[in-house]
Amino acid sequence: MVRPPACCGNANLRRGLWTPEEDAKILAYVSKHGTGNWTSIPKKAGLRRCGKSCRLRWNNYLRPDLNHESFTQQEEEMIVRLHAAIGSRWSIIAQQLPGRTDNDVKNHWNTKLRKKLSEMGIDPVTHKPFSQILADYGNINGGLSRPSAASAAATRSSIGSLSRDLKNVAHLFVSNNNNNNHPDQHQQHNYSSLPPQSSITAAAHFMEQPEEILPITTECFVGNKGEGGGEEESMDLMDQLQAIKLVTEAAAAAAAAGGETNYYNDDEGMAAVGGSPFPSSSSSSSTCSTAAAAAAEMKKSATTTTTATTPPLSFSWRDFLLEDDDAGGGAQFPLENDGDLNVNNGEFSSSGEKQSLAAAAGEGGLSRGVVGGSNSGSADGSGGGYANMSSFVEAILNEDERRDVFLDFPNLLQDPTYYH
DNA sequence: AAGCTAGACAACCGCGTTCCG
DNA sequence: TCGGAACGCGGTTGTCTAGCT
Repeated sequence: MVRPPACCGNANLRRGLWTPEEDAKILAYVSKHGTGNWTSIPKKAGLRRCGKSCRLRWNNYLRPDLNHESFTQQEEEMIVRLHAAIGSRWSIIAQQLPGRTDNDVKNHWNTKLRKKLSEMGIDPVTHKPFSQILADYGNINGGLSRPSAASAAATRSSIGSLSRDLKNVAHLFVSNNNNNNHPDQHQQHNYSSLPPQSSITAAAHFMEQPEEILPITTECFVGNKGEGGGEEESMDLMDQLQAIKLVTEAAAAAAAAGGETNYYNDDEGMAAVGGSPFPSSSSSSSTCSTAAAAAAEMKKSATTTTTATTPPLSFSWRDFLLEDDDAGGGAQFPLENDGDLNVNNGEFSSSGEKQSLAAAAGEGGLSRGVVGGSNSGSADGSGGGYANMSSFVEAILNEDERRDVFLDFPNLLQDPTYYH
């Protein structure tokens, strides 16, 4: 019998939403001692919370590098594409979105993106058009092709998802069920190209242009696994990891050749992202690029500039795969080595807006998401009350600690073992 | 104005993995 | 090598708020 963690089942421990006072305590403690043993932190910080709850609060909300702004279109596109490529690996997806947590991404997916895809006629599980799923299901039932266990499982999943989402677009299939074997169905679909969706407009759009709503599949990583048969198999985990590894190696080679990769591309939306990372002109099925091409494209995108609305943070597939959250004694911040630890589009970089931790805590400046605080974003529109947190960041990471982090990180990058 | 509902998101739960003695 | 503790992750639930009736 497994004994529950010490924090569980203790009636003396608080649960539920955090108060500003609790936030202040944990902030004060972490700013002084850093994150270490979360089990011991609540006791040392004077909190009646379990360590797990403290860690969650810190990681999901209090961390000063978090971006509490609304998701941008680029971020949404990235989430969709990465989800299409690797599924619900929220932590990995979140790593590609500076300032976002896995919880953020997951919530945003569940509340908005999944529905949006459904309204667009796309199954959010498989990222295939509903019509294609129905066709696949029909093929299976008709014995036209004997599905593998994997594809059968995928189909079951699709059907399950379909049953949930079909109501949004049920009227699509009355006349569209035979219109799914489009020869060019691997054409890259630009999700963002669709107009703001209501289910009706989405349905109309889909019916008019069914070929435009196309899956972004993992085949872009490893080739055309389901090519030819209209029977795209879902990749198992090992396939996905292998695919990611291939891209990683290629990206590392590109990085070694010079240049840092930035995954925001001004002209082409997201460029260097898994799934369908490339401009539509080169992303038909047959051109779902090789890892080498991916690396080349990443390198190309690295030369582009970022827009004013996108975080100026660099990206590489090494980060994607190798980043270690615990690097540097709990210093879990983007490694902007400008000495000011600027993050989130400069949100924390304004030295003129420095605000002491004590002030922030005492004045309820960290009230978003806690009892009594607003739950709808920042009061001043500058980042949920975190625009002045540079002093807090600096308090956590003094100069020496930051230097240590930066020195440590390359070692982490050289350890190509972190796959989750 | 009150009640209801849906959306958003914070927090919890359980399980698998990693770390460490 | 093993066992327990700690951590990380994904799924799920709970709570608050805004909008609608």
